[in-house]
Amino acid sequence: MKKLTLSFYQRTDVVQIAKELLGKILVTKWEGIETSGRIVEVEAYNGVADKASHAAGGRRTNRNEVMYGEGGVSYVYLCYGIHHLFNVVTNRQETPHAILIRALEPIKGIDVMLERTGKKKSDTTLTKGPGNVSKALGISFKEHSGLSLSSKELFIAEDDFKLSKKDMVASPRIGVDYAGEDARLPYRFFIKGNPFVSGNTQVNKS
DNA sequence: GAGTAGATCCTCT
DNA sequence: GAGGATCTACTCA
Repeated sequence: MKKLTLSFYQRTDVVQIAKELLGKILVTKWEGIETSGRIVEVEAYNGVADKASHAAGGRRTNRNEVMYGEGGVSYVYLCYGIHHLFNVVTNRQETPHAILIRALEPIKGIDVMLERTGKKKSDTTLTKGPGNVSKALGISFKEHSGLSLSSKELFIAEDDFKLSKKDMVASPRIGVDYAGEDARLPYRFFIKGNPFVSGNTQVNKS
């Protein structure tokens, strides 16, 4: 298993990076407790040009400041007062691209995730949806926003897993209806048939 | 099984 | 003072 380097995130094509993140492994290791999962669903947020992004039209606030920094940093923020959403910042300084991690397939530390989420047994809801991903991995917007993905506590790695093109599906993003026509952009990518993918857009029919 | 309302709190206007 | 890149439970069919 090999940790991705910062140059991976600092490329200019956020959509391309989003696609490549599918099948990679997201790892957190807070206080020596490791939890990890394979990324099965992501969404790209294309900076100032993207109305669905927090940086739409060049908006810049304390909250989204980290998006304007170097790629390879986490951007975590609180939504609806309850859910912590975990993003990866990409591109170089002053270009606020980000990729939202929407779903994982748990690999390590499943019992820890169960404890964090208050669940009794492992099922597909454990890491399905961005709110649950952060919860299961113990990510909170106050402590972990702006943390570098080259740190020992939080990083993304790759193993031998290869995703074939036909198992990758693009679709419009979820929950961004307010963004007008940008809401229809096919910036969401997920692994076909994976039970941890959120939403009802599964294409598996009997 | 599908649709809808409620939870809950930080950030920006 | 309003609203948000969501999730869950509960109602109704």
